[in-house]
Amino acid sequence: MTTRRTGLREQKKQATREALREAALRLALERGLENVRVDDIAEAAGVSPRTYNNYFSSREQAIVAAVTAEREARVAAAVAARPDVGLAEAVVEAIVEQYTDPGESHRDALLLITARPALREAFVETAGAVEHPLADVIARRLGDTDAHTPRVLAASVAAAIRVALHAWVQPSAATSGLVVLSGSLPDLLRAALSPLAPALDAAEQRAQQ
Amino acid sequence: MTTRRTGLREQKKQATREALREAALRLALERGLENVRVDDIAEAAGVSPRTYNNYFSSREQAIVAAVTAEREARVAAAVAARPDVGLAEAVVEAIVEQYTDPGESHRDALLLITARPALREAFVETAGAVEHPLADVIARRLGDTDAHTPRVLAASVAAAIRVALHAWVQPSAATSGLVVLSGSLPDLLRAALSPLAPALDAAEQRAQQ
DNA sequence: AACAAAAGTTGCGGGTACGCAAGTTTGCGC
DNA sequence: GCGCAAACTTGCGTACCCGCAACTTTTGTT
Repeated sequence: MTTRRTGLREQKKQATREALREAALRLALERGLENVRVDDIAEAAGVSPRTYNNYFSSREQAIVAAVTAEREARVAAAVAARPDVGLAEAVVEAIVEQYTDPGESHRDALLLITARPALREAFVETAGAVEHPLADVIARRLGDTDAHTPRVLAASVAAAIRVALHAWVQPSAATSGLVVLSGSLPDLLRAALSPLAPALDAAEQRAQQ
Repeated sequence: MTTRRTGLREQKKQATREALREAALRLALERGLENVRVDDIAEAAGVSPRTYNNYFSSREQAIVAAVTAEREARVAAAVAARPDVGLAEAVVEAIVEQYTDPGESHRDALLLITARPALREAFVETAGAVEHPLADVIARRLGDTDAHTPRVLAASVAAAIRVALHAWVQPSAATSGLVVLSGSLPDLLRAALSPLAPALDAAEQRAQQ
């Protein structure tokens, strides 16, 4: 059901995408970012360099995708799994849940990302990927009152996540020169999302009338 | 005071930037987008190709900048000019005012932009430029209660503008090749911004206590 | 089983983007 | 005025990105 296009073809595509992600991250961790050519990643994944660009439109995308893969869909699912609380709470909790690193699996990857400005930017921009899935799930909750509202709310939530991630990966002047992941990401996310709560709840109120 | 760095140097930089914008737009209108090289724009503006990329990081940026130049600062000023109405109303009216094309000066430019996907995307992305000026002016209205709130609200407003622009430049169902600008941009902007009004006003309420 | 259409991969070619280091211009204190 | 430091420009070299057209693989139909 969730796999709309079933079949061997889609399977291979996902496998290739994952192979590229993994190869990109592994090579970047092993050699450092500037010692990894797109050609290297493609070769390690067993495809041509041209094919690499059919999957990722920049070198950084593949690396950050290894960390953020599938997160977007999980956020939407986590919102859908909270039908009994208000929209604002459902969204906030779903996001906090999914953006909180469950394990240490990617800790070194995150250190690499935070150390490199180009990767930081790409990482922060991944917040935009939640927009479409989130808009869909919000639209389902609100009903078909207005086509624009879910998109605007989802885009705003994505923007708030971007602000939080930006603050998180920023080597904060306050703490020190050392790149410590500043503050708790859950707290940053809650703080960034809280100004949007009135908008989310107001939309829900209007929809339920 | 607004011209932080005064002097001949800054003057020349702005002149170069404007020359590049104008050259890019003029050439694109004269020859069509794909018959304009970055080298051509640089030559027409009297600088080296390398210098072009010191000012704009993509070919499309220069062209859309000719239409959107300075808009961001004007939006912030227009918000500041409305201290007597609620924050939501001030923001919405300021944006509608500044995004409503005052003249026909750029009508043909907008037709070019809407016709080309790459330019459409670059144009829609210019909405992000209002974020920082808008965050500043919102922060001034709210006081220094919370550093995150103004940024989140500004980012959300920028996201809403992006949604509205996206809907505006989208070639409507009538696909005779001719792109009719679908709907009224002011109406689209009001519709996209209205879901954020509760968030803006709630932030202001909290700040005034 | 065979075939045609749809989808994906690949090499090629040309344009774009940017780090770097050398050269030039501007700002500013003396 | 003088000269130095900072800022800007430029050429070069390298890598990236993507349209295109030819080729291969998968899918669905008869």
